[in-house]
Amino acid sequence: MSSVSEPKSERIPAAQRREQILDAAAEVFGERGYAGTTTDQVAQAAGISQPYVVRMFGSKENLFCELLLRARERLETRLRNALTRPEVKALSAAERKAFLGRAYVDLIGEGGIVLPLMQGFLLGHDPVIGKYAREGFLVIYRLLRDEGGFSQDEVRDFLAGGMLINTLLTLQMTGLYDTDDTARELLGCSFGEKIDIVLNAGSAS
Amino acid sequence: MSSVSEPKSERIPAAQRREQILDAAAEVFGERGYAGTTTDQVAQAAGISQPYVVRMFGSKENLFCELLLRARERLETRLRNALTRPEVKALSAAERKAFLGRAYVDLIGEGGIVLPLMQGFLLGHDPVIGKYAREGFLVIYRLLRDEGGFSQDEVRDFLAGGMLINTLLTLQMTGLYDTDDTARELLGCSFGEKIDIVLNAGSAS
DNA sequence: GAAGGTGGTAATTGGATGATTACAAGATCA
DNA sequence: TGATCTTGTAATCATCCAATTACCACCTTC
Repeated sequence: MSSVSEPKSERIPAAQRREQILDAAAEVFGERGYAGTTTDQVAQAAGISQPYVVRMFGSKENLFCELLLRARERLETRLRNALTRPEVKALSAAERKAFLGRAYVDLIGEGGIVLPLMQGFLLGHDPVIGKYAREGFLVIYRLLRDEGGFSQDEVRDFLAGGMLINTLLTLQMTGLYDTDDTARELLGCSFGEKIDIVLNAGSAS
Repeated sequence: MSSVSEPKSERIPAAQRREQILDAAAEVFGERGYAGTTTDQVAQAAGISQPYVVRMFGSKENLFCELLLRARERLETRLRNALTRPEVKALSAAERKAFLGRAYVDLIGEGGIVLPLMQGFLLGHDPVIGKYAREGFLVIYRLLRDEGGFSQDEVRDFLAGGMLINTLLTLQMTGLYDTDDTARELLGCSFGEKIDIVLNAGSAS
């Protein structure tokens, strides 16, 4: 019951296979990080052979960069879509922030976007990926500030909440929800009413 | 001008050498992450040979766990010290939060504590380190809630701000402060008046 | 002054891993 | 039908890396 299609290796158009690989890469990189993931793990998750992954993307580094790009674009369009809804524009800044937060958790529930981004944020030291990741972060910041009608501090607070959420996810704190009172309390006040989305996402994969 | 003592390999008591290795490990692991760091890089940063690092700590994994433990303890005592100062107890919750935030940035300036912790937070998938990291996170949460006199939401907001700061550091966003307007704005409103501490820390190492 | 404990390294090893090469099976089209 | 392009794999390579082994140099203490 993996979210990354069948393990059967049929003959499939390259463009489609490419998306499969990116989906698989999002899952594995998102969980284990860039350095902690092997191209073979990605290949197995995608149901194909390791050399095909490398040949399709040229290198592991390039695969990760394309993954980051795709994830950032999806986050971008999702935030932009949420901000341009007519009923949202009428809300106060605080209400818009809360609305965006719920949209963000929804996006997390779909998987494959937020965790790879977060893993990229830890690679500032890498000359290639670091540059990519910094640029992506700043793109999101500017999007919220300029198209969201938020002040600097409001954007900062929104991003801060997002980083806490990301951290709790990469920590896999959700796995303690049923057994640890403190974890349940922290998760509850971090994810709010949308807590079920992230709990189910953990058990589904 | 490294912060990790001389590269000369003299004969030094094991306990002292151990601290040197932990200091070096904090720097390298903090920058490159767990999987992205080799024991040889730690050894070179500490000015000794790779086998000595492994023999002193048994394994790379155990070295990282001890590093996490030390970092968490230092953060814990620092927060506790800040909270128990008599003039702090008289402040409002919002003022105490701001005060703690400044203490946190001061701690960052000293190096070797916050970045390794953050790297640990990305290792939730690891059966050994993940457990360590989750426990450490919850210890800090309870400390703030119970000894800091904060509500759940206040602790959440404080942690969120901390995670944003950590992310900006691991992204090495500070390197763009002089050349990128957006980065300068974001860093300015995230670190506040203490921005110089983190900018200097970046150029000193 | 040897005997043992402590602090250290050189050399090596076994496994993992990203990448390359060579090849094969199916599709497309003349 | 056969030439060629596309989709894919098996086998292999070169490198890296954590860990082990075997050793050396100092210090203490009897």
